[in-house]
Amino acid sequence: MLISINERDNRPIYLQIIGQIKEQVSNGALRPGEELPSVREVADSLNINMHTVRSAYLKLRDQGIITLRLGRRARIAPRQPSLYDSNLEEDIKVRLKELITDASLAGIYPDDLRKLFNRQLDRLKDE
Amino acid sequence: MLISINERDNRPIYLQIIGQIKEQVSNGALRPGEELPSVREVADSLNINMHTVRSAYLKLRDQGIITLRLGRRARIAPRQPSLYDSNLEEDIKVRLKELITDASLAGIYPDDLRKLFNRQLDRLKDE
DNA sequence: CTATCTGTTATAGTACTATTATAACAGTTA
DNA sequence: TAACTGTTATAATAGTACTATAACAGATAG
Repeated sequence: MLISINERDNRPIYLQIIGQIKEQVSNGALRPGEELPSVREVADSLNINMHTVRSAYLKLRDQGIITLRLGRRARIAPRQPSLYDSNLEEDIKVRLKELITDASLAGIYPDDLRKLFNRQLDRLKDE
Repeated sequence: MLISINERDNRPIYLQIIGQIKEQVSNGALRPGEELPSVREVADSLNINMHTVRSAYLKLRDQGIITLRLGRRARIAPRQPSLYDSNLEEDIKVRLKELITDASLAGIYPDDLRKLFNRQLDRLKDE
């Protein structure tokens, strides 16, 4: 199954969809040029509205992850030269800092957090 | 200055306030038992409404970071035995995974991300 | 005791976001 | 041509973020 939604996840549906597609692009499950299911297909399979899926696709297009063309299915965008975006890096830094703060206040030991981090990071290096 | 808000930060004001107070608790700038400025003081200094500050304080209380009592100023809560909360750890894991995915798609190299991570983490260990 | 500080509760209005619902329009493809 | 695609439009509902005002209740300094 390509996409699912989690009721217990309190993030909005369209963000869950975005996260799952990004994840699959990142780990190679979805490759550049590959077709995505149509907004209507995804909507029907998840019992949600077409426009909720569309808002996810629109954001993915704005982020350069997918391409949209009238009448054709959405496709994974060709691999960018990943142009440097200082705003994006700044955003990553802020999130990283906040994540570490929250983990610390949650009582997670730095070494344990480092293990979690390295485990996730190594998952990327495999391909 | 204890708290500030950043116009360019697109997160809601109350989340910015929460983030800054958590950060200061985490790095020791605010210690258990210490008084916070009153909601009216913060609101006036930032030119925002009292209730915006209050909603931040309420969330911080719900997270066990501060204590609130009628008529008295908010205080940093005594250091918890940081009881294990599997939901919190799960949340951290999800955010970590998503952060790494986004960094990867943004073209940030794993080794660079690891450096950022270690730099932030070491900042905690200092105290 | 009395001001004046605190948090607390209540009510209300505005703006925005997330989601749904319906419908029509415009390219693509079998 | 029929059945698929994305696109645009309109509208309604629910929830969140923020503001504004006002009053109430406990704490504290004079």
